[in-house]
Amino acid sequence: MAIAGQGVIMSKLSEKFAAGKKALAERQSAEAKDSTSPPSSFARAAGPLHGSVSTMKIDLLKAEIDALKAAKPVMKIHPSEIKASAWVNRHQDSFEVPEFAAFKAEIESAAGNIQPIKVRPLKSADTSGGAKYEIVFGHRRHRACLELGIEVNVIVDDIDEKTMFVEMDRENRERADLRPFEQGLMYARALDSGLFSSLRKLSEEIGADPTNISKAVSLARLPEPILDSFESRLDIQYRWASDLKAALEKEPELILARAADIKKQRSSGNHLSSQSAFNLLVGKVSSSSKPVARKVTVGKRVLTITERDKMITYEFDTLGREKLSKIEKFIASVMAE
DNA sequence: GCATGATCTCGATCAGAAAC
DNA sequence: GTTTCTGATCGAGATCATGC
Repeated sequence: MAIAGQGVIMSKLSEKFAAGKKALAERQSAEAKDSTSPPSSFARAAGPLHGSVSTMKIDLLKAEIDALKAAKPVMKIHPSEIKASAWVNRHQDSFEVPEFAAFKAEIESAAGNIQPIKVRPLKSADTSGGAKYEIVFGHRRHRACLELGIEVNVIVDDIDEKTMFVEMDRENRERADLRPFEQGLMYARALDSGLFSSLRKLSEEIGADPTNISKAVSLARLPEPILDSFESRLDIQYRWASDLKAALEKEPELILARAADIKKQRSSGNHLSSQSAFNLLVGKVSSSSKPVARKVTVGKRVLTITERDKMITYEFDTLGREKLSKIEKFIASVMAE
């Protein structure tokens, strides 16, 4: 393990501080020598506050140095010594997209991650797997270094669970590349584990809108067969949450049967986008094609069958609960074939 | 520049629990 | 039984990004 970075930065800041101090002293000396020369633009603007502004600038530089003294050092650690956080939000699909391959290549060409990841030391009880640290944020950078077999630049900070979660979330949202499903998974875990007593408390702590958290959690809590019906879980969008949830509450068996059918279509080589899967699940029809409808008349009863894209809708004019139940069972048995 | 879609924000509303 | 509080969700409009 090697410590790098801080020494270099400290020395550069000290140089900056010394240079700034020297430049100000030279300017003050020159202006004092030549009282006839016009004051510098800085002095003109500062007016009577000239002297105190100079002091302020030195104070700012001092503060900058103090902040750096307080900052945690950057260290190089082998990625095998670091394990993913319990709140890890990255879905496996995130590491299989071209963007991650490009990201990995970038790290490889730079011989390491320029921006350090943040980790916290593991308690002795958690180190059974050989890991000594847990990631606070920077799962993708860690994963890239792990796959490349190179050391990863880290900042170690011994913070508590809640602080870790808040920092991880803030970093993710600032980066804005986390998908709704991943976000929801992270929030759902935090709520389920009791890290936050309620959705509202969670939203207050991380400074996010409860509506969005609610939508994200709804997505993450969809049943596995529904999640499996999408091409990738990362494609699932916030605005689908309410429709999927409502459909599941209204007709759970039908939606699950549709999910099973979508999975079957995929396994037989039929390509279906995640948007199409969503439309099929909730029974939405695309406006891209015209519906084809036909009517079947039996006595006084009329059945209307409408086909649009890959969606078929059956509409009965009048039907009792008992007969409807029979039809549902029949359709389910046909779909299960 | 415009249209469209995705996401965010805000206020309103509903449901359940606790207090009176 | 009612009132109040808290938590969760809904829906409309605003904002931003992207593609044509």
